[in-house]
Amino acid sequence: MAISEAEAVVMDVLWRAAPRTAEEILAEVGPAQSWQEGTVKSLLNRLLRKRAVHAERDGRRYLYTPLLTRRQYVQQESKGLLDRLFGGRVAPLVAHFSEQRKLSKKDIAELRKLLKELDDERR
Amino acid sequence: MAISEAEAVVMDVLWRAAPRTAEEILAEVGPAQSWQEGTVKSLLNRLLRKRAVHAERDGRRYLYTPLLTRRQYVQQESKGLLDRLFGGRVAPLVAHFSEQRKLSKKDIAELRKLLKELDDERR
DNA sequence: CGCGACGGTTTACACGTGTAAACATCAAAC
DNA sequence: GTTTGATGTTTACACGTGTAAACCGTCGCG
Repeated sequence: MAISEAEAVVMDVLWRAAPRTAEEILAEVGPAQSWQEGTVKSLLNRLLRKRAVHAERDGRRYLYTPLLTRRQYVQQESKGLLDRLFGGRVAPLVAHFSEQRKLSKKDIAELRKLLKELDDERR
Repeated sequence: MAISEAEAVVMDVLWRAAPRTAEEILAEVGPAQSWQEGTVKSLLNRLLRKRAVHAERDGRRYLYTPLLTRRQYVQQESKGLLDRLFGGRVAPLVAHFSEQRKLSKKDIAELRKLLKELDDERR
């Protein structure tokens, strides 16, 4: 089953560094989200049930490691949106942002670079 | 409040052509989704409550028109994903698809064209 | 040896969602 | 005018989600 948005916040912590204890996760994410301890614990349990993280015993506590990779998650999420809204094609999505003037100078520069690389690769 | 995925399917019908009656919507979307009549009616009601569509009486039935535009919806959805996954920037998203080899020839051609247009605009 | 703290597990609860059946209304047909 | 069929409105119900409190086992301390 897909992981929810709140669950993804926890995954994010683990993607930045793992393994981590529940306490560490709470420390990193609690303040920003104003989450209580119980919330993080629930989310971790749901992630365990969904096999998105693995827990390894370490004395009295567990060390949590992501099983689902960030890459996989990003892939699922963005493919979902792309298919639903842009017929699965990337260019229309970029066009949309372009029309909305949501392409920064930096974006444009990077896109140019990217296309150039693709060009180079091809030969 | 944000509209859900099933609700978006109904909106899609209205975005293709409006106004429409509930019956027409069902006819267009029912088979593909295997939705019953009641399902479409519920979704329409929720969309009304969310003020995403407007209903105008036409004799014994209603004609439904979208209030939320497709543009607005696409904007919300894609901005959400972009912010959550790519720090709000477009280039990393495209890079992601590029790495996953999810850029079609056509995508690349269109992106090139798009960038060229941006270039022309600027001068 | 009993107790408290610490960490994990279970239970809770309101709200949205997908999916639809039940119900109400009213015009048309008999 | 009563029945019926078409439409819309209300209610239903299971499941996921956000958010947490309650509960439980065990290790260390007094």
